[in-house]
Amino acid sequence: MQTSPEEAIERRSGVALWRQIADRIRLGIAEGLADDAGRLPTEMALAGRFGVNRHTVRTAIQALVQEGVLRSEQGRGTFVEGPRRLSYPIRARTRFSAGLAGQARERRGHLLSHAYEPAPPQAAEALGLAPETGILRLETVSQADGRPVSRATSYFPAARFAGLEKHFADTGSITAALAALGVPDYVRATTRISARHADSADLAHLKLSPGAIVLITFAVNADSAGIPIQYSLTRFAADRVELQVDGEG
Amino acid sequence: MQTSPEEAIERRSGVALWRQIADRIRLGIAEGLADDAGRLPTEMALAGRFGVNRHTVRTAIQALVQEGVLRSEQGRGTFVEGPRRLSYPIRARTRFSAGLAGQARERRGHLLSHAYEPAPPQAAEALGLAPETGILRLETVSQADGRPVSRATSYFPAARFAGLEKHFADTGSITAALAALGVPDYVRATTRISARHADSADLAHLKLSPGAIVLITFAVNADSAGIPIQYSLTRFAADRVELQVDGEG
DNA sequence: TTAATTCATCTATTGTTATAGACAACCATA
DNA sequence: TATGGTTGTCTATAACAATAGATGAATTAA
Repeated sequence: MQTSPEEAIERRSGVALWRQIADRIRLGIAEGLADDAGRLPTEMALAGRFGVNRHTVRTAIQALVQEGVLRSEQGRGTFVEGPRRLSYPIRARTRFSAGLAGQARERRGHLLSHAYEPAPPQAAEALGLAPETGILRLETVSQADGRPVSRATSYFPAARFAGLEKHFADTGSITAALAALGVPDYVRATTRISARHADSADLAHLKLSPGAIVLITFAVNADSAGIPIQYSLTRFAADRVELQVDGEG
Repeated sequence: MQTSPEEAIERRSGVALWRQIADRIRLGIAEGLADDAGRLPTEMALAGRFGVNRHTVRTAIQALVQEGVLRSEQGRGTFVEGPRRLSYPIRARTRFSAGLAGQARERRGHLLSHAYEPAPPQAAEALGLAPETGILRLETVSQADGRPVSRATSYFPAARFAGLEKHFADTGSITAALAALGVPDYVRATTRISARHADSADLAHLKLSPGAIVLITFAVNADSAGIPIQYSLTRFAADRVELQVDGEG
């Protein structure tokens, strides 16, 4: 609970004040920055809270309006426009679409591209394959209610999963595609999570604005016999998704 | 005069080019940007790769030198200086110090402050307490080999854990402090993970440079009977730590 | 209708960021 | 020692970011 008059804005940091403020407003919305009617504090009030000029706050607000998060109405105020952050569970048996049940009406994966190629070192190691073994690489984007929430690069052993991309393109679901190839169940073996600024590919595919943050997960999934079947690198839009790790539950 | 950049950088994004490049270099080091001797490509080469002026690359490198990640030697080149990223496991029974075994020689938590006060709404809800119930709040920083890796705000029911702060101050370990108060074992019930830019408190306590990213976890721990005993908000320095989520193992 | 509140727009000034070019200092090695 | 490659420093210019103040336009409430 921050109550200091000047709230955490860094100057000469290489990150423009308006962007820092935009990020804080975006995050603050989830924590009740706006009132019950979805109205934000006035520009002057925000300027005072962050210790900056009103014009700087306006630049931040304009960026969020551009992004679809806010809407300004002359004489009335500035209002929250966009949806809240989705909570994406990470558990042994959680699937993307199952995990978001109840939070979004429609969700689906889209196939951007696929390739059969030698496994890069990281993927070979994660899947327990000899270096250069043939793998199938899928580049996908997942959306919830039409909003892109994550993009993934997935590697599968080519020998076992040839044709997987067709099933994925049809169903929009990795789970369904694997089931069609005789893997009715699989578990999440390990996941590593980090974060960085979005790169230009993230910006394009996730429709982010420059400076946004992405959560990165490296995950290995295994079949019921414990054999690794999928290695994936997923980038989540950090302002649309949070990752939820549940205990043995 | 500009050659075609191989790795695109976002302009007019509110994030200065030198900071974007610093972030990319920091992350790139983990992926083999430097050669076997730890030497980075030359300033001119990096400028070409990112499509910016050499001076802009220099500003980025200077920031990383300041941060302790790089070291420049006139006439020779620029070299990697800092340690690698720690992998912090999140599992039902993982403790901070146990999880980092083998990755760092010395690790310890430090108590910044503590307070007995009414529970804020989020904490009360997470711990299953009535609003305003008395809680103990600890502000702590955890270090590995003298480098701060995370800072946490933890809430405990005051009635049950009075005096916990003394045990923590003595031992530098929440696990040991809880054990001293009759909780020999506990499990991680749920964890939510998100990310944002570091705020000024993060910068100060984690010794980060402006613009750095922090991973945020909201976690609830429960005793062996399933009763919530701790609600914590932890900020990890994203360039020093990655979170690892293991399957049922 | 009036007054107060709030967002929108304009001008002007200053500080920070990025580019450009030139040259010095230093290092490795042929 | 001579050469080429690398980092360090300097000057200069342009674009962007932030501040400041004044005024207009739309809305709400008295």
